[in-house]
Amino acid sequence: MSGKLKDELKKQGAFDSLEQEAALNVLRTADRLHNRLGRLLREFGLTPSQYNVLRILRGAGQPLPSLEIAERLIQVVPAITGLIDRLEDQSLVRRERLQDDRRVVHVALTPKGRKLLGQIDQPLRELHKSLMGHLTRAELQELVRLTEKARTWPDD
Amino acid sequence: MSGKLKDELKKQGAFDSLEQEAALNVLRTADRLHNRLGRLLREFGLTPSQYNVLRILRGAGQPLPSLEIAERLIQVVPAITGLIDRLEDQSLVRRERLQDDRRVVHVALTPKGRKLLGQIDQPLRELHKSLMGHLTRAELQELVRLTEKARTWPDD
DNA sequence: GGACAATGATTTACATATAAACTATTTACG
DNA sequence: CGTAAATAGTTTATATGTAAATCATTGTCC
Repeated sequence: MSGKLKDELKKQGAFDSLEQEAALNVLRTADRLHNRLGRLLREFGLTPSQYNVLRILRGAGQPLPSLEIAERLIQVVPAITGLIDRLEDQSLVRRERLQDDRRVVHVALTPKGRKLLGQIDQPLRELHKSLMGHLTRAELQELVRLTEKARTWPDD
Repeated sequence: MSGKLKDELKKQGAFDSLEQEAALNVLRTADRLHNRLGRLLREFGLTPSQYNVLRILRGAGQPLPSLEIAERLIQVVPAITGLIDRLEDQSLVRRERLQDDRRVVHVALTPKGRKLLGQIDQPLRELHKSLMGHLTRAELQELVRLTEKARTWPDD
């Protein structure tokens, strides 16, 4: 399962274009990273999305509105509600409706959530090392540059 | 929504490691590609996964067992059943249980499925062009090389 | 040749994604 | 004011993705 995409899709013939080949390679690589990440996080009772929410909250250093979190997750809005629900069930975050603007719901990281994040930091670092560590630093930097460039679309 | 990941995750501080930064960039880039791909395919009544199944079948040039399709999708097995169900509902594929080994279900592309694929080819090529076309050919080739290398893990 | 393991596929249970519609508030504006 | 537009979240409906359990069929091995 670790051959090149051309081999994995054998018998399919050449790609329509280099752009397509690059896009499919990014998609497939991400699938596998996501899969491995999910396996690690499951040991801590979290899904990748749930982890990302906690991580965003820790990074922000303060409570954030639900939609702000959704935006940083690149997710469509509706999914955020159930996500927060389950995190709240686990007492990892807390909802607070604002007094100023009662439409806004702030989501805050709880001490329990912060502690869980701390437990994940080291294993996650090791996972990323094992998944990407066989690339040189120069290659990693180039991969970062290229994916960043890929995300800056002229029409976005 | 198109800034660099460092900016998008502002206030979060530096990444734990270069490996992690690269992995997150790949994941985030794939999310956005997947999102755009989904929007295009929806116009044709397909989801990305459904499209991938049809594409795999066309590439194979012959009917394939369900598990063979699942393997090429990198997906866990159970998901394939409902996927094929919905494609069959749309008459895009056909199930055939083998005579030799009645455990095996072959999935075949129908003429209708093949025709639909043909209608998608050109718009999809244009989409990939618009998403990745601002990278040079050398950059695209390097992106392919790096993502392929990222997928060849020592322990996989 | 008959119990048992192995294989191919499906079912079940749960958590995401996505789109569309809807509710509650707040703001803008005549 | 006071009603329409805008904003923040939620609900509903459908399709995935993952894991665990199950079913049907085939293969193995005393």
